[in-house]
Amino acid sequence: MLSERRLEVLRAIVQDYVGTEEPVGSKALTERHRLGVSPATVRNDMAVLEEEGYIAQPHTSAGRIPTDKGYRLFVDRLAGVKPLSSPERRAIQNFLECAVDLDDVVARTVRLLAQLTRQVAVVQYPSLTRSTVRHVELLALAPARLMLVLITDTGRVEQRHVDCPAPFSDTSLADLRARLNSRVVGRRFTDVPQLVQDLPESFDLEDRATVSTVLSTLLETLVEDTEERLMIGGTANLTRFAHDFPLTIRPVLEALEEQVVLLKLLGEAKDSGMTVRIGHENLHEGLTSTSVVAVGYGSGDEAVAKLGVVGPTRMDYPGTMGAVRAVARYVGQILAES
Amino acid sequence: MLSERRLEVLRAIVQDYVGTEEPVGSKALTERHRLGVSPATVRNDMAVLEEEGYIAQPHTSAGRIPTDKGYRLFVDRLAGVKPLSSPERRAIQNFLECAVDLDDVVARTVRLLAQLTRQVAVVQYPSLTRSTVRHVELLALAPARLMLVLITDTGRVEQRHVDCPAPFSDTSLADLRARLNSRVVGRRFTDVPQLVQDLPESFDLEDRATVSTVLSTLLETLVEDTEERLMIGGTANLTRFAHDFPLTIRPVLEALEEQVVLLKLLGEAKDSGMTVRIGHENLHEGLTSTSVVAVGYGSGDEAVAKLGVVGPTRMDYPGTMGAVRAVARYVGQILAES
DNA sequence: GTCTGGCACTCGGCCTCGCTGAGTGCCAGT
DNA sequence: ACTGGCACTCAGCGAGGCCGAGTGCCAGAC
Repeated sequence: MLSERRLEVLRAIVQDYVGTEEPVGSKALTERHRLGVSPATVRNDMAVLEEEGYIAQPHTSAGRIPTDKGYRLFVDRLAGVKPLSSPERRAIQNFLECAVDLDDVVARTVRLLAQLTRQVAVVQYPSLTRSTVRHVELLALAPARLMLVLITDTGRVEQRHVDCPAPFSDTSLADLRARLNSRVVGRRFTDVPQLVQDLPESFDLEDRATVSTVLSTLLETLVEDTEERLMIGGTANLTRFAHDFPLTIRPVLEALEEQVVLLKLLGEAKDSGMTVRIGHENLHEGLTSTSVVAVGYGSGDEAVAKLGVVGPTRMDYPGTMGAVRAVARYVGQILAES
Repeated sequence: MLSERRLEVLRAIVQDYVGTEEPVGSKALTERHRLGVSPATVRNDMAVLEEEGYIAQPHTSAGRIPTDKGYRLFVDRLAGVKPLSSPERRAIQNFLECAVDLDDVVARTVRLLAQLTRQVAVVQYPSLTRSTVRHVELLALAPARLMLVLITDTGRVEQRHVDCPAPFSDTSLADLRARLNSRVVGRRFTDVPQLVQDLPESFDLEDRATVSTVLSTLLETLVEDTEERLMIGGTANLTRFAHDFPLTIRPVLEALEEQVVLLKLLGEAKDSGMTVRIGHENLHEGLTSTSVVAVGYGSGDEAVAKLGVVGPTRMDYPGTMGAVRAVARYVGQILAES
């Protein structure tokens, strides 16, 4: 077990390193923090911390930097979440309130997060599977070709083309639209398959095949993993650390371009509460020198999707966590209003 | 006027520099190209080319590199457009055909362009002002709150909330929806204002205010410049040149994050035919060391939007132009089919 | 005139060397 | 258990020197 003072030393190292971006030595530590002991004592403590794997030396005769394990301890036991100032809060709210539609909300959220944290922001669109149906629209593009439009309570719109096995009259179309909506509007997407299961049977024989086709397209839309969308921004912030991980910026950018990777990353985050994954805790190898701070957001108490930031392991955890949490809260509010 | 051989020398310099990423000297040139003259002669030609501003020396005692003006001449008079191989064409087609909706088409196009050109790809969504209306949907969210959904022939979907001055009955809503659609479906967006101008008058007095509100929201949607959307990808490719412009990658990434900047960039491109803007020809200062290759694409003969790539001035212009042109063509096809 | 071979000159890149200073580990003393 | 002192290590930096690619110019050849 580490003594109180040693934890204090670790905290000081993390804070200084995050601030200065340079390995921190025993002398500098005692000067900048009121630890009440001499550099020699701090050196002994550092030796212990290094022994335990919380800090490391980049080279002999250099100061110490925290390891992933060190950051982990810092986040878990030493750091709080730094709340935002009220002007900041107000700015967030104002900025998000101007959004005209869901795309705009997400785009603004990304910008906001990127600016506040000065890191790369990732925002997932509300998940279909956790939303409810607001409306299903069917449009005839051609006699045997339909367009299916799906609108959720969170404002997401999905569209698919449907090639019908047989032409479909306008009245049948109106009929299907009406019956479909009456069954599914206001219901959760996960319940839709059950709700529409017996719908084809209630139609004339000639239309039944088409109705089935439409329904299966609808169900596919809900199942596909393409339905999970996200937006990223603030990649320019990566260059702030370029001189630190010059070789590493490449794989990071590459990982960020892979939606699949990011979705998995967010997926790994807990559904409620904030998740922080530090360095090698991230499975994807391009991201082993980054940390991810993610949190769910939603219009109600339940999360409909997640958002977060990706930055270097050497990040201001309390500040970042504060910003992420605040933004998630406000986005939830905005979604609830719309 | 430059002699034929001097142009040939310029072409050789551009090609070698693009290939090797290093300043090219007279000796290397004669070895790698059958110019039929000695290095000394090439040196004289180079001196002239430098005099005229087509090439420059990074330092005394280094080889020459093309200037923006040199690339310009190369693109205008010396380079053709390199067509893609047929396997490449087939791959493009297959990849784009799998797209399920417009977002997917755009996303796939971005990936494709980025991969083919190994550069940053930018794809604009079909412009509303150049599309026609496929359908307008009105949904009641609450008695005095509507949702307006706009669907274009190119598959774009825009949505807006409308707060009505007075509650609006379901029958009035259905009425408005029907009349609105009968007037605007199939028409160009630019004509919509005229087409709906007198619509409020034909409604009962009590509904007139609401109808006006809906219409003005509709018109606003068409006017706002937020309606121009785009998607970018392949930013990781920037790092390939990091060692060339290490300081410059930052402003480039920043510029790419500004949708406004990119839209302006694409907007500057000619409506028909390919546009190449080289280095300082780009007005935005973050992009003065990059070149932009852009072209319009559309479902018919008319362009509905633009797409292109952003890369270092030292890029493979013939190859890039070929890829951009081919992708634009196939995207146009896909859009026409859907 | 135009091209070529030869020659002197320049200068960025790279390698080496030695210094400096921050930082460490250890030990003896309080 | 903490502190001051001391010897040691080593990354970073600047100075100095070499090398070679590349140039410009000139006199001679076609």
